[in-house]
Amino acid sequence: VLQVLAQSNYRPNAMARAMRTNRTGTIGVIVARITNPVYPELLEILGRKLALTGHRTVVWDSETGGEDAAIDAIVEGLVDGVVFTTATRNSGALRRAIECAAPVVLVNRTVDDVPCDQVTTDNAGGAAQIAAYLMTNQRQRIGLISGPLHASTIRDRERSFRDTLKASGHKIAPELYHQVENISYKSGNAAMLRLLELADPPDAVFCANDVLALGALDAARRLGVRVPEDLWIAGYDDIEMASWDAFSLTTVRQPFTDMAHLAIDLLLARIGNMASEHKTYCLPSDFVIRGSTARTPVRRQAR
Amino acid sequence: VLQVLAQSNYRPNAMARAMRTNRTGTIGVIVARITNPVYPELLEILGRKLALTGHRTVVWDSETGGEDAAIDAIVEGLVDGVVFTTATRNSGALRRAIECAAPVVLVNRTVDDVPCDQVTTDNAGGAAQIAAYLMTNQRQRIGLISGPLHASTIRDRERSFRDTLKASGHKIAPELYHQVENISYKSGNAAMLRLLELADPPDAVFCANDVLALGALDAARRLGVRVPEDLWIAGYDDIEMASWDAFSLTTVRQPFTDMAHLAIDLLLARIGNMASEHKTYCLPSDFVIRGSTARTPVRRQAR
DNA sequence: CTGAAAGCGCTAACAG
DNA sequence: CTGTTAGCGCTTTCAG
Repeated sequence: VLQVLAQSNYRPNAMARAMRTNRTGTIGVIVARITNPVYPELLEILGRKLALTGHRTVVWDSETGGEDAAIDAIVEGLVDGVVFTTATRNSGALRRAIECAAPVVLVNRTVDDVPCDQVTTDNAGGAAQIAAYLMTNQRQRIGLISGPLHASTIRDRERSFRDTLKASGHKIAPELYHQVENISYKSGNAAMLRLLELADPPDAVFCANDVLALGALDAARRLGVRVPEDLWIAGYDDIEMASWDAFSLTTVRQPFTDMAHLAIDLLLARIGNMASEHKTYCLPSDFVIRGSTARTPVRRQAR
Repeated sequence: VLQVLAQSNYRPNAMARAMRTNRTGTIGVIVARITNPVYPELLEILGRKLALTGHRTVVWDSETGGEDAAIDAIVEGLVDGVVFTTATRNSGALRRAIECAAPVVLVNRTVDDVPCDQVTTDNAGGAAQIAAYLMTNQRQRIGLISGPLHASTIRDRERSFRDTLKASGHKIAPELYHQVENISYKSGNAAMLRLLELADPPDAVFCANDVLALGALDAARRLGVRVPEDLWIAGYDDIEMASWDAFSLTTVRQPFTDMAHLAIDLLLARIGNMASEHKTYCLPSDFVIRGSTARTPVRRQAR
């Protein structure tokens, strides 16, 4: 009997097993692929970690209704848990997931008062460091290219950046503030083109994330504005391209690997034990100075 | 009874249904995420198309054993079919999939003599067009940065590029040929740095794909070699970054949307009818001239 | 045309 | 410790 079994390349049917055990071995991940290279990077690390722990990864795109599909999948018992990387306060799907007591973890973006595990980084601290760095180096007209405030990351960075400037008596002139609707190279590019058309253009611009900053850098390049001689540009995230010579972008590095690993650990623990307390983790980030700002030493901010 | 059913937010268990119907509504996609921005782009289009046709997408990374995991999933009945974007001749998983009569489609890379549907583009034609363009414009020392030849895309481009040069009495000097092991910005960068260190450096380099070309462009930038005045660079794929001002890369556009849609249509048809004949489709591609080569009009090659 | 029953392939519990 | 059986939640079939 065993011989025949070994010969015929038999494999147990995973569906039937899943039905008995109420465990599919599949984890869902919700990303927003188009907007931001952060998501492919994060997805890759999450996927690798999940593969390593013996899980399959199913992916949904939050910009094409993926959140609802993910929750359907959880309710229908197709996935054991879901990782949100793009959660927002007004996400109905997230609310439903919590109601259903589905194992859920939020990583990157967080949402206040939602009872689930959350992993983020010190966005406020990073933005404060950039603000302090620009002021220390005598930047006079500081601009800000921000994005949709339903994203906690963008919101925290903008708020902290403004607060830190204000605390030292600086402020952002209204005409030096742009809030783009969609985070993309294109919108960063368009926003910077408008800033540089001003009679009195900025001498430093903080972009709420790297992909905006790359677009902004290319806008300066197109108009012949020299970076960093005439204009400093800083971003946030430290995506791979930020370190490329074409950009050499000053930015704040988010520890994506640590974030992803922690998130998966939390989710798997949650699946094992739904009762345990919910916690929000805030990981530290690193300020990275490159050629898009003058290579001046930074005074590390005590926080 | 119906009232209670409507009130309680009941959802049928998908596992049980899947078990009865032998249809999970899930399709697997195998990509190689780290190496090349082509894969996130392709994955996004595939995922969107699958979502539109009511399917879930599970993702595997071929560089971390994803091919085997995908075939396991198919044998265990967890997915209805699999899309390979990174198939190679020596892939045991692909062979096993064919043995098991699993619904499989190959897109981007193809493999000869494997009985399954395949979707590719005219890589030979695109590379020939670039070769002709470089020769027409009096490039004298033409270099080539190529990659692993187990990828049909790279192999076809290299072969056709060489053949087209040879047909006009040109050839690639041995010192102007580099074959990188892994396709990445970094390896393109390193290869170009070595080419530019030569006593007699190239005046044009064709990179077997865009991400290599971006690295190559940055190598020229770092060494102060002017593009296109001193050096022409061309890539292949037309990934999003190729059109950014920072690069403005001359390249050949692959119709990723058409490729992905066709691949999914073929796979779903295959799942419906395993018996139908296998076919290989070759879609046309577009030559795109940008600032990394002089903006000279091209004579369209008749093929 | 409606309602009960059989069974998909597996695992967990239980009896021998 | 091994072998048998019940049943997971659905769909399909068959009888009423």
